[in-house]
Amino acid sequence: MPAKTLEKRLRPRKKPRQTRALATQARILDAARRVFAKHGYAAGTTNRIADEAGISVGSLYQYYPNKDSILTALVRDHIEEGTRELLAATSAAGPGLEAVVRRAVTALVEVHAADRRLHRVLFEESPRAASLRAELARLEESAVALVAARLPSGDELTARIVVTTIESLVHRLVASDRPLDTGRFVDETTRLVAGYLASRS
Amino acid sequence: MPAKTLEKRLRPRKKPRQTRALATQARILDAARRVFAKHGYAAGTTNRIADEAGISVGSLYQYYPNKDSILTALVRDHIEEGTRELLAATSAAGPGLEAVVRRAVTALVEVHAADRRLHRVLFEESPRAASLRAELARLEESAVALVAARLPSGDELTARIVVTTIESLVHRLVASDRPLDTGRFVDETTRLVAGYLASRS
Amino acid sequence: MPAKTLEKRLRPRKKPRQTRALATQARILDAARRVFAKHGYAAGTTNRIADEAGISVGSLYQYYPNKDSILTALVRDHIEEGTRELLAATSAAGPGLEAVVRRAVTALVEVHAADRRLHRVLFEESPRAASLRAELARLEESAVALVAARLPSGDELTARIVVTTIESLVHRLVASDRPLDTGRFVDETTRLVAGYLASRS
Amino acid sequence: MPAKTLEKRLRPRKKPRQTRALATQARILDAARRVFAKHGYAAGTTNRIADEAGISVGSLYQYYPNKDSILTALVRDHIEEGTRELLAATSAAGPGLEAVVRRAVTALVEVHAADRRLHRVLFEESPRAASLRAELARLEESAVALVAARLPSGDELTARIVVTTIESLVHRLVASDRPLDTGRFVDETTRLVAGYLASRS
DNA sequence: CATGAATGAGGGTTCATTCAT
DNA sequence: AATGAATGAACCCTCATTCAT
Repeated sequence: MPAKTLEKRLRPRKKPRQTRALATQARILDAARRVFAKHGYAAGTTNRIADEAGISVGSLYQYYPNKDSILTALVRDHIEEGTRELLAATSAAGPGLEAVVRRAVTALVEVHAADRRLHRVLFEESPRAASLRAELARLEESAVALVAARLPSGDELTARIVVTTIESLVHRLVASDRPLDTGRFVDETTRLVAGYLASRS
Repeated sequence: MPAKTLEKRLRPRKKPRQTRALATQARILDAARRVFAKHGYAAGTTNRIADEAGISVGSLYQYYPNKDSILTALVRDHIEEGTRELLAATSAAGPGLEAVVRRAVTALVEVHAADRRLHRVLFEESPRAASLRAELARLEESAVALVAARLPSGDELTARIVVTTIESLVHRLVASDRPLDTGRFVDETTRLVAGYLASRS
Repeated sequence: MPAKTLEKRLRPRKKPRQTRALATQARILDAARRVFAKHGYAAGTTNRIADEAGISVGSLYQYYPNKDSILTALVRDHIEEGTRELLAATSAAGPGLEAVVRRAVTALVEVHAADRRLHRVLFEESPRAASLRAELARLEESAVALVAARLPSGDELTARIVVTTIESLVHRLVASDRPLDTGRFVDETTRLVAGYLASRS
Repeated sequence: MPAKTLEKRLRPRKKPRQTRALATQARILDAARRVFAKHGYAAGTTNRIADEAGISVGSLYQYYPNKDSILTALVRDHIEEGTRELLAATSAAGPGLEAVVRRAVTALVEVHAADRRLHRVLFEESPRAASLRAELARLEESAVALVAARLPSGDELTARIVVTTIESLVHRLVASDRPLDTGRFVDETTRLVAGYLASRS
């Protein structure tokens, strides 16, 4: 199976021309979110998703060539939203290092808090295609670069630690069944990271 | 699953007293480790495990009532090993806070580095039974208590942050496809945690 | 899909060790014969075949990795039988050219008459794998060589014409919905071929 | 298919009187030829045919009530062309028997050589409706009658043998993956048939 | 106790056909 | 008339689990 094929297999099938079709595509994704969140990846069958979307399986397959492509679309959406929020939060001017960290953590927490169970399915429970993993890796790299640019030392390794730490903790918060209180979580994470950064400059 | 209780379903079928049976059980677990690591959870079929163990499926089901019970046994083993190593590392007396943290992190990293792919399957890829999640939660609680006992303030929340952080980062290190350098990872994690702890006392 | 894979895909799955398994394998093939003959290839579903064999689909797939492999096994059986009968018929010593031709045609007709509908499915209605086509081509070549060896001229082309003609007519006879009378068919085919051969020597 | 009669199902839906409609019908048939030749019957989906024809599926079904009716139309076209060519070839006055046979064979070969793959699909790969088979049988009968009328003996059986032989060989030539050389094929077939006919008069 | 053949519900996916726009 | 989105029965196949030997 050449790379091109894989690409094809993960991309939505058609650019709909009628507005109805567009709505259907959105409904499928919404339904998939709910179904995956409720049943997990394996038990989140395409038939169930179609049911939940109020359409037939056939229609589902008009828009997504297979089950994995639905998952991929969901992950892409999540990434896009995360990036958007993160940029908004950090670009909002503000002098102090700590303030920036706090805003970043808060933004990420909010994005992830939206649906914890879904997040778990997307990032932990499902077999991830290589192309998708690459995409995620790319995203992380740009985050590292962004942070490094803001550091006096410009040290990439320090930046990577920070990014990884925040990401880890946020994901852990989300993954946890009995989550810590969110406000406290933001406080402590901020202290953790800001302290570390201060010690490195 | 109507009649059988969950308890029953997750516990090995019989407590074998004969050594041969015990050896078989161990071989099954070893085989499962290899198969899951190689094929993932979904494709790690019970037939494959039996094959790998050099026994028949029927025999496999003599020792484990279902697939999940094998997974559970694997997780239990992992937990036990982790606890053991952690205790050994931290009880090895030593005055400095930082030294203790470093030893703890190192121990955890070693336990997890053993087989990343398997770890991923156990903790991310497979549907975890509720009872198992509870067990893991209990473990975390005792870790928190242990740490809190060592803190001057005795603050449980601080302890929880520390435990969560270390756990998160270690799991993240393992999960990552392009992992950070281990030595550096330990250094930075230690600095992060030790710094945080110092600021809290 | 490399060649090895294809090979794998067309070969029966396991050499059964218990006699029961052997019987099952035979029953599957018998059932497939009946089902294909009755419903054609497309409508001859694996579930139907399993039903007809009195087993479950799962069992069917223990012995044949996919639908096509069943078809291939059927074709192989047919080829083997044909070759056997043909050799028996022609090796039965006899001086006259015509007698040999007659016996060959008769043998082939008998082999094919067994089940016309099935023959159609095997050779006309179903997508034939490349490996199987090659096998058939090989068989034809050896038939051509055999005939050529018996010709005074030894002309390969004449031999090929003869083989093709007989094969064509027999298949046509079988394929026909309103078949010619078999005895007459043998007579005329013999005259046709024998005459042609006589004119070529 | 309860209510609709078979007749209805196989006849084009409407006799279009407008030229545009007629052109559309022709385009559908052309597209079907290409698609079937390329993908075979099963994979030659109606959607693909519509695409290839540059129209929508809906429109396709305006002209042909179902997939089979397209196939039938294709076969009818093929038959008509064959009959036309055959008549032209044999009516072209000429005294010798052999010359007539040769022209007939040549004509048939040419008709069939046009598109071997398509021919295979039409006559071997697709489930043929009963009505179509009847039509083909009728055609053969008239061919037999035609030949018989030219025979001194007028023997119908001889005529049938001739027709069957030529038809068989031509179809065989077409079906073959490694076809004989066409010129040689015509020569030998002519000799075969002419010799046979000569021996019968 | 061991074996491995048998089971069958259920999954992802296709495609001829219909119907709202 | 044309469009193309929607339908859903049916297909091939997998795999956890059972049970006769």
